[in-house]
Amino acid sequence: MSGEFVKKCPECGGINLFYNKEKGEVICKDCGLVVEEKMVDFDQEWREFDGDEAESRRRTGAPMTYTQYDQGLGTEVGQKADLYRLDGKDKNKFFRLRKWQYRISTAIERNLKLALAELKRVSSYLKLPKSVEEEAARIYTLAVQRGLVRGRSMESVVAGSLYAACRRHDVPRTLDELSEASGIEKKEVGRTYRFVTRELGITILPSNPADYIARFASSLKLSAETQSRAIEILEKAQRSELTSGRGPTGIAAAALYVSALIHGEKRTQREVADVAGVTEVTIRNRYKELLDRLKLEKEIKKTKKKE
DNA sequence: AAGACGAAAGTGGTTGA
DNA sequence: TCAACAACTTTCGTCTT
Repeated sequence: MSGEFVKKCPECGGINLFYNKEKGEVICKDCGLVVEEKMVDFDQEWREFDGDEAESRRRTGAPMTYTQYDQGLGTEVGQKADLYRLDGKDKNKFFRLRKWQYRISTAIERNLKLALAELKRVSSYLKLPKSVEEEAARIYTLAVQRGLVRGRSMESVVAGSLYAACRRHDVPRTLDELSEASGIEKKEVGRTYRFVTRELGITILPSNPADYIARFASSLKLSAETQSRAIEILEKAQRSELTSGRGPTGIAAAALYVSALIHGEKRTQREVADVAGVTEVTIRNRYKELLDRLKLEKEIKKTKKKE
């Protein structure tokens, strides 16, 4: 596909590399390091949100990127030729408009320039693929144009945009991770995320617990078998309607916890809870539900006897 | 002593009147 | 706009390994 892949993980030397096409990243299954993330972007989608402004800001032609603060385009009110067609009164109006336009656009550009720098910082901290970064930049740009940043800190809107972009691309990061990377309070990230997506009419499907498994498993250093077993458990749980309405991270964590028990790779509830960003109590609740419905007790006992 | 378990009270968000 | 509600968290005491 795109050039040669790295064969060994530079971090731990493991050869257990996993290429995830949709997410555009290569992950080391042993240590969880994202080895390669600058891959070709697949299925990038371009939706039009700004129906009102579609005329004035038609964006066709050369490829554009939203990670550059003015997208290489500027807006100016009028041109010199227009001036001569106006009488005195209209001329004043014209100058006022132009002055405003100038102020507004430079303000927006200044803001964008700063914000996108911040966005890149957070994004690289979280090792997010380029496609997500682009998406986040696009969302942020729209948010600024709609004046959604007013009354909110720039950083929190950046974090919210990034979170939304992650969700849309099924490359989930928890609110906690976003919070840690951006230095914004978790609540605030969630709030602006909801606000921005609502105002921009972006719909986001509830995230799938299975998307979290790989990342959680690798930071817990669990084997591939445990991982795939966890996913099996998840599927069963979904069929028995244990998943709806519950937080996906809690479910993923519990599935992983059970799976680790079955495979004799026991982790404490606290360890699992920490990487999943939920509490032990939540794990316990999910865990109990899983046991009740999915008759897994005997499998756990089986591995216990072996020891 | 550490981990697992569960009860009780608190938090922030959603829903429906 | 407000109250009821569900999911999740915090805290804490007890039991198990």
